[in-house]
Amino acid sequence: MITSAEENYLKAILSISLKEDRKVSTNSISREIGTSAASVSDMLKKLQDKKLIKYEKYKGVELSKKGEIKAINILRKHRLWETFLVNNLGFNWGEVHDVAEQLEHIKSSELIDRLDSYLSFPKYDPHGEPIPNKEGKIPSRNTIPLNELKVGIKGNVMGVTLDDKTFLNYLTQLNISIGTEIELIEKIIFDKSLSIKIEKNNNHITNDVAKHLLIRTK
Amino acid sequence: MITSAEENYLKAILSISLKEDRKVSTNSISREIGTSAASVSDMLKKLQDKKLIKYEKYKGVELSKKGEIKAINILRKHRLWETFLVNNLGFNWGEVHDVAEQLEHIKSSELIDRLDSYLSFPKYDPHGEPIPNKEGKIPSRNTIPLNELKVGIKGNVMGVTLDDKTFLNYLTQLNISIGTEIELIEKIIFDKSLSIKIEKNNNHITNDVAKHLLIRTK
DNA sequence: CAAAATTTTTAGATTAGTCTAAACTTTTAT
DNA sequence: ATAAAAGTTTAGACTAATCTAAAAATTTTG
Repeated sequence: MITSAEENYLKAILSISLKEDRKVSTNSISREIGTSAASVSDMLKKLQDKKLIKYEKYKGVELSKKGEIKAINILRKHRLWETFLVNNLGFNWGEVHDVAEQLEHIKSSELIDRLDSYLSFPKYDPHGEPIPNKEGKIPSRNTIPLNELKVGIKGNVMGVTLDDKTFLNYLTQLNISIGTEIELIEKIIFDKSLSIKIEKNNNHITNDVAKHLLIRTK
Repeated sequence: MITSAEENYLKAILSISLKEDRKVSTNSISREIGTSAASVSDMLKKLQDKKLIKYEKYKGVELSKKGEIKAINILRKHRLWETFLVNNLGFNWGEVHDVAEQLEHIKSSELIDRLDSYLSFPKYDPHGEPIPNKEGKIPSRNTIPLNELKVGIKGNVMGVTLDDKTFLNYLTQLNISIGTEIELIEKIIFDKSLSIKIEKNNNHITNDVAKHLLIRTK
């Protein structure tokens, strides 16, 4: 049996691997989860004993096939629950993360498959993130981060890659949600910030914000 | 912060108090939860330190006001989740207990109130058990156990007082569910078993089954 | 009412997950 | 290319929840 703590480590490793292309470091996991590097080291040993990761001391870690299946399943649960919380219970998109973090550890594959069906097999969660299907396949999105868009080009927000309350509230304040059309007006070289146009209003955002906005152009 | 284990003890104490009228014993808790009496003793000390129970060594235990509020809230969560699982996700009534046991520990009062509203503030769960409202008030039922019904009298099943898979499956087999009309034909003195009539069919059940069926007469 | 039976508590261990501090590797930079 | 910095692991300790075995208290019974 796998514990919630172990699940959190697998999820963290998956989520870091999806962002970076090298082996996952102890420190990055410790940052992601908010535990000490020492605790991460301990846990990595345990996960390796259970054959959930491939790990060599001081060399970083990657998920084994078995670990990847588990991790994707947790992601699936997290995103299905977030979808339920927003679409059915009326939470707004910045409020659901903490509750979904708890719900994702509920053990019952029947539950999650029935939930999936109840929600009509959604492909994307309320943040636009793809929801892995029952077989673990993750739908692709065909998007680029806003900061990689070319000047003068328009596109629509398909998703965000940061599930943080203050970030999402800021987006709401900027009038940005899933589907919003954004045009990139200017890139400031000095600080990489961007001038953008949203529904005829000009605005200015930092690179930190832009890189978490996924855009699909026409 | 209260842990899931602590919540389980509070729930067990509440559930035993509702059945019996004396102080709750260590052994009865150990039976209810399935841990050793030694573990119960340890936990009682901890719950007392947190002022959740009134406990005197060797004398049994009862919930404090604070503990009762917590316990009733867990019951509320459990029964609301069971309602959701059956009414919305299509589980049958014998399948939901284990999943609800996990869901009841999710921490978020907003979640449970929104769920309550989503389900249209149900008064009874799929087993006919009353669901405490947000203020902790438990609706009354006006029912008696089938084994206390008078011979020759008819009534309707309003609920069951045992959330056990094999029991519920047996009821399904007998064609008994919430609402079913039952007439008591004969009480066998020897073994307290009962002859009953369900929708024109005669049947025979033991006292052990009858005492967990709550009946409302007209 | 005292001995036996039952119930409850204490003592001492164990496991999972965490921490800090210290030791050890690897990487970076002069 | 080696010393400093950064990153990682080990050692040792702590908490929560559990266990078994033994001791203590209470209740039952002859």
